[in-house]
Amino acid sequence: MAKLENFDATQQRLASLAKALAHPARIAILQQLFEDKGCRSTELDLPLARPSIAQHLESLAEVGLISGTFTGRKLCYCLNREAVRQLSSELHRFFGTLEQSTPSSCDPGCC
Amino acid sequence: MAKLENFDATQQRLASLAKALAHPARIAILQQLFEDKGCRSTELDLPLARPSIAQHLESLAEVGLISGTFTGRKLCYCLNREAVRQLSSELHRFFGTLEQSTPSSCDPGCC
DNA sequence: CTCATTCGTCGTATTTTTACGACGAAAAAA
DNA sequence: TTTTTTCGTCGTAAAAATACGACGAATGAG
Repeated sequence: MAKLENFDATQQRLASLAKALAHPARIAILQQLFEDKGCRSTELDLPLARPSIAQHLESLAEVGLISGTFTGRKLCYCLNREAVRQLSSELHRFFGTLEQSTPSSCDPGCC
Repeated sequence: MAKLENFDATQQRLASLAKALAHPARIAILQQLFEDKGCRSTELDLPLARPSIAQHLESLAEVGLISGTFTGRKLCYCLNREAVRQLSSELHRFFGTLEQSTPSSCDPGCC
C-alpha cells in the first residue's frame, strides 16, 4: 500500500506528527511525563499492559517527542520539550494558514 | 482490542481529532477545501483512487471537520470552519497546559 | 432510444496498529 | 546461594486503516 510518498513533505510531516498523538494512551503519556509522574514504562499509570505502554513510548520516540536513555538496565523516557514546542507551532501554523484563506467555500454556488 | 474507553474523555477527543489529521491525504484535503479547489471527491487533486478519497472525506466528516450534502445526486463536502477553529484551539490549549508544567522531568535525579 | 461516461458505494485484499502472553536476563529478597 | 520479582523485548493474534476493483444508478452524448 503505502502511497504516502506521493504527498509532499509538509503533508507527510504534519500527518506523522498527528499520528503520534492519535491514541489516548499517547496523549496520557505526554501529560504524565509533563507532570513528572515518572519516566519509566512501569511508573506511568495507564489502563494497558506493560508491553503496550512500551510500544506507545516507542512511537512517541520515533517522532522525537520523547527520547529514552538507559541508566544501567532501566530505561527512562524524557520529554523533548523543544520538540513539543515545535510540534505545537507547526500545527498552529498549519491552522493559521487555513484560517487566512478565503471563506467562500460552500457558498450557494459551490455545488 | 478497543480499550479506548478506559481513557478519559479529553484524551479520547484529542486523540480522535489527531487521528483525523493523521494521513497526508486528509491534510491535503483540508488544504484544498480551504483553497476552494473544489468540494467534490472528483475535484480534489490527490494521488489516490476515487474510492480512497471518498473514504478520507468520510473520516473527516466523522469528526465534524467537514460535512457533506447532496445537491441532487452530487455530493459536496464543505469545510466546517468553526470546527476547525475549535480543533485548533483545543490542540493549542493542550500544548499550552503541557508547557506550563514544571520543567524538571529528566533532571539528573530522574532515573 | 442506445451507448458511453460519471460518480457514489460495496466488498475485499493488504498493510498497519494495537494489545498482550511469554521468555530471559538482571536485580532483589530470603 | 536459591528463589522470587522486575522489566525490556520478541512474537503473534486481533482489530482498524488504507487502497482500489467492480457494480449500478443516473446523466449526458450521439
